[in-house]
Amino acid sequence: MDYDAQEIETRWQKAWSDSKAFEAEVDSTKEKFYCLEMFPYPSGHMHMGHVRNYSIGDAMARFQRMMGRNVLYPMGYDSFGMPAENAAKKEGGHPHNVTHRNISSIRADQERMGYSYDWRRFLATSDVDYYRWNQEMFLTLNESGLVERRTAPVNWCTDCDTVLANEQVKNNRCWRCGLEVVQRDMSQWFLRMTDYSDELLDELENISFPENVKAMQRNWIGRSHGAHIDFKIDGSESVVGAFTTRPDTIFGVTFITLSPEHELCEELCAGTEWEDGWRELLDECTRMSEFERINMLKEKKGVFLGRYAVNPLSGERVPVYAGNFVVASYGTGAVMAVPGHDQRDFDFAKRYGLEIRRVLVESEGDDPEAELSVAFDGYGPMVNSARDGFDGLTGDSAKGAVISVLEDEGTGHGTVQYRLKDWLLSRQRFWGTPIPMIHCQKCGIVPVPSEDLPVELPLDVKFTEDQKGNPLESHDSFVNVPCPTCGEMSKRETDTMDTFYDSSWYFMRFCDANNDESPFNREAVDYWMDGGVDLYIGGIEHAVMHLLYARFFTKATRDHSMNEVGEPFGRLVCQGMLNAPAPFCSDCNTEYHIDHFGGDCPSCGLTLSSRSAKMSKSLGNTVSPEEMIAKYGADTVRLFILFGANPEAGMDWSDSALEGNHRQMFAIIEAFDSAQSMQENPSEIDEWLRARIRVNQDSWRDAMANVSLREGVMISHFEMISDWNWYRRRGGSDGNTASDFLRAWVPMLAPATPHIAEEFWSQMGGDGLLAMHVMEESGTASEDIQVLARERYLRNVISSARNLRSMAEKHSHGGINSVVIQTAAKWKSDLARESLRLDLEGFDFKANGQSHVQSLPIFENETLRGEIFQTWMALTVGSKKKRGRIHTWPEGDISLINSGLNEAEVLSSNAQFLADALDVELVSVYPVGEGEDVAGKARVAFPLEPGIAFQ
RNA sequence: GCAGAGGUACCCGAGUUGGUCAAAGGGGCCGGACUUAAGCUCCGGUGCAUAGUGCUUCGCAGGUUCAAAUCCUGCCCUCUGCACCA
Repeated sequence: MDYDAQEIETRWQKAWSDSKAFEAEVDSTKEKFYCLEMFPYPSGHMHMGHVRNYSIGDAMARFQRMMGRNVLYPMGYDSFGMPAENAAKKEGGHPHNVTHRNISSIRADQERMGYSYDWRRFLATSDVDYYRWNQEMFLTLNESGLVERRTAPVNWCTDCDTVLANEQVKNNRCWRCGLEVVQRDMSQWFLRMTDYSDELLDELENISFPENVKAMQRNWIGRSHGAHIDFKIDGSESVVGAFTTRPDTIFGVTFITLSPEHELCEELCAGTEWEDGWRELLDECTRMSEFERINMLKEKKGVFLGRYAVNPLSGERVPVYAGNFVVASYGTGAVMAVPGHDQRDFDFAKRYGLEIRRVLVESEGDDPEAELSVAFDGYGPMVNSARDGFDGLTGDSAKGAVISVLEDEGTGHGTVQYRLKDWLLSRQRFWGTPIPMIHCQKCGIVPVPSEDLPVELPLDVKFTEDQKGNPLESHDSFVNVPCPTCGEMSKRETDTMDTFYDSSWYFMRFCDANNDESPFNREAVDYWMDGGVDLYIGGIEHAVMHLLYARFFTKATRDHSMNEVGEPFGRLVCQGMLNAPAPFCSDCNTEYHIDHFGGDCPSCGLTLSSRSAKMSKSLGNTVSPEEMIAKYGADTVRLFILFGANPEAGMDWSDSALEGNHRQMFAIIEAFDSAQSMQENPSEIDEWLRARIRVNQDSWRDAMANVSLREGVMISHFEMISDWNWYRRRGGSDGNTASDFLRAWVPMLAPATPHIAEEFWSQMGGDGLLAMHVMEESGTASEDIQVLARERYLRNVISSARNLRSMAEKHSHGGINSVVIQTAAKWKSDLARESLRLDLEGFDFKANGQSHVQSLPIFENETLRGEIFQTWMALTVGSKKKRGRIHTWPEGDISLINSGLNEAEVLSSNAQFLADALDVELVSVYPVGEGEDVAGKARVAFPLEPGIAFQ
């Protein structure tokens, strides 16, 4: 068969589409499988990362269809967002047009790869028939009390001209453009995600996310249990509330530290000699970006504020400081400082000569007065407590005791603190879902009534390069609207929603994508989303953002009775990175653009070596999918991607490996052609091949079901072929067997290389389209084990003979032309069977083995005694490094021995094959004793390990 | 510093309920068959030793065991995330 990948692939893609092969409907009689890839942003062309993502998903979707599942496998685009807006500015167009141009382009790329999406469910979030539901759901959230408008310090990115959510700021930089963000006070829309903090955290225990993703979410939510403790300011009505996770150290408090921004600072020191010092510190802190501040913080600085606070439990007066290491936004912005048991406080106290007091010892009986050279921040019994009843208490009971006294006396309480903040939803940008709210002078902020939705983005907006801000603000007919309540002319909200909002529920919209009456029908969502999306595949970069928002959203809609399920994603697979070689300087530990290959390091001049690095535009080490498809075809690219590494593992791009996989395609075709051309000609090896088919298919199903795609592909695209080749080498050429082989094998090819598989299926006259075919159970035959073991026995003999042959060559003078194989004497096989039988009965070989063998009739033969004993030991006990054979023989070998396999017969009937394999003219086989003992090999002969001598 | 994942032969990468593990598979390399030749395809080899059960090897060092890539302890290194979060 000629292989024209381009022709074959496009032909079958059309056939699948024409026959609606991938269209899925709710069918409660069938088990469903919802396969989903993380929502792509349509950035023009598909890159290799996409190819990897979708090739994994498509293989799984196709596999599950063949397993008889009702598979939902949709595709759509997360098409709101800044790149389109910026592109529109550049070309003087509208983001709507840019977006749709990009969508057709990436969709064409995906279609060319042959992905089996149900395209009827296609959606783009920037289309009004999607985002109107964003608005509808916003009103719903508003009703549930989850929407809040408030003034808060927010992260502002000047380059993107908008605020950012906490999750979207990394190292004080914008996640999209990398520019440093600044703090601003602004009135903004928030979603009260913190209402779900506990559930978001606790449910992590029950979902099968990868550990690193769970860890990141746990970190992000950052729940800590502790106490809120009020410290009165001496000689004032003011109170400093401090959060601590270590109430058990309360008696060790020797000062209080406020963040310089804390509102009490000014009040405490205003007009005193201490005011200047505080202002200086405050200036220094606000001048620095948060990022700098963290870096500078190796140096702890603080100023005394001139006042004292009172420890509510001991009544002790302690000085109040402002310190640069206290974060204003966490807890209350005030810390009770316990230098004896917190390293930061310890360092601070050392620097400013403050008291360091020990109130915990490491273990019972330690000296309570022992000097501390570093803070002891572990748990241990309380000592030196200023009040009775606390000394000796440890850990949780110590904390509990302190908290209960605080609560009794009204000076504090147990509390929980989260790092998670509410989701800042509004963006000051055009290309997003308009927030359906109206600002009325009289009525305040009024939601747009549901019947007035959608609030549409105007299409008559001109975008230009030098434009600043949000063009909605100056769009007259958009902004100026009557108030829905009083009818007065009012201003429409011009902020749009964060695009993460769009992707927080799209997986539910896919279940019912064309619904024009509601976001989705509950029945459809409950069917497809039962247990969550069955397989969700995407990158680790969304571990905190998208995956947290979507979880929150699903819980919120659940609580609004829109769906049953509370966790959107069942199994989550984060695909590994795609790497490619880049020039690398080991001295500078830096990678450079591929233009530097073969040159010297631009900064130190050393010769550059090469190292694999994440594919990126900046390094230029990307590979274009289009080019690869044009050169090798989609099937080869898919095969390479899936076989190169398991989905979660990182993977290195390699041109030679890709070529290797392309060659494998030819090997596959060659195997198919040879199988197609066979006539009826049964032989013994047929049953071996059938057994191999069953075994391979079993492990293939297991591997695939478990998303171990590399392992699955290894079986389907490599092992099946090796077996087929072995079959042919062993003289197999039966048309019926070949046709059974193809019926089993060709479907296995479909998940990774669907086009060639479909082509085979049609050539072999398979029923209908392979894409819609459901595989039968492969079943196993009870005699498979023995059939396979017998063949393996032959292969083992060949392989040990080969090893010996090279050595034999060195010892022989006239060259080698024959081999003598002596199989084990009958008494050895008898002994083997005897030992296996005893083992089954639980016989204690160590205690009774020796006496047992001595009691056997065969033992009376004195000349054999030594060998009998050796054989017995080899069978039952083994040596120091090797256990007895009865413990190491695989099931199949045991069954061969028990069945009384006639080894000599098996080998002689394959004498010609052995002669060819060992490259000799003559093979003679006989059991020990029935012929000459050549080279003394009789003694070596063991059951299943005959003695072999070359001549 | 905290947390998560890792370190396997030239490279990638399986294997971690201890024994069937000198360790699958692929790439690369070497050799052979086919071929006018290249390509494709097929076969074999790829730690050392050796007419067979031997030696050394799975980050380093110890330990448990009749037996360790696999279990335990300590250490080193790499990647990822979080970070003076009280």
